[in-house]
Amino acid sequence: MDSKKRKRLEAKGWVTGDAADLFGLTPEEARLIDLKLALRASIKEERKRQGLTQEELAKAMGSSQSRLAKIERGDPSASVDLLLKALMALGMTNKQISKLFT
Amino acid sequence: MDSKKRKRLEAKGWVTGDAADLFGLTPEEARLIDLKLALRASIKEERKRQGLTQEELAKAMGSSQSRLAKIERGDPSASVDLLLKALMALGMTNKQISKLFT
DNA sequence: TGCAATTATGTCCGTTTTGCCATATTCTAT
DNA sequence: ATAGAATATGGCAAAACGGACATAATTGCA
Repeated sequence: MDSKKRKRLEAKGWVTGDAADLFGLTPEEARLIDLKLALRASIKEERKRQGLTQEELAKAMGSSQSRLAKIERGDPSASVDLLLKALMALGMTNKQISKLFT
Repeated sequence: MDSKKRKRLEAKGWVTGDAADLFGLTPEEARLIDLKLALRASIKEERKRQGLTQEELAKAMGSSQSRLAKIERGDPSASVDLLLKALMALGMTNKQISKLFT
């Protein structure tokens, strides 16, 4: 039921942009997308900062390299749950994570 | 692959308790559960504070009364994504939501 | 107490998510 | 330039998720 909207998003290439300028989204959906953008950016950033490979982090969070690559690349099929697992596996505290929301 | 753990959780009745004392969970999984507990508590609380019925909030967030009942009751089949949608539909700001993480 | 409104439970089933494998592409250092 | 490491992409089967419906249980109030 979201797939139509998702298709539109992919067509628009939201993976690399900001969600605020897209149409056809409820405010909640737009906010959720923005949030995901922030989370995945932090994942990539923090992983590199720690000098980890995708494979290492993937194992630490119980996922796979290819999945993590997709996350960092902005594949829309990535739940907030999964993004949070990644951040937690990176050792981020709840406090640090909460900052990504604001 | 998570289902075994989930079954264990349900058997343990984590819906009403705190996740910290459960076994068989990675720290990340435990943290995620605690987080969900906090989010759903806020949903219930804020909904009532606004004097909304489950049906009204459900409609506002594009879901159904039964699904929302499950969310508030702590049904494990509720993603963070959905919980966030509920909070957003309740008009909570990112700042307010972020506080629920700490 | 009885009735209406609200909330809870169970189930179904289409959709989405996800781990995983194979493979391609890009990056790094020599 | 080339090998080896790291990352990206495509696809698939299995699992998780979510809206919807029916119905039960609970709550609130006259």
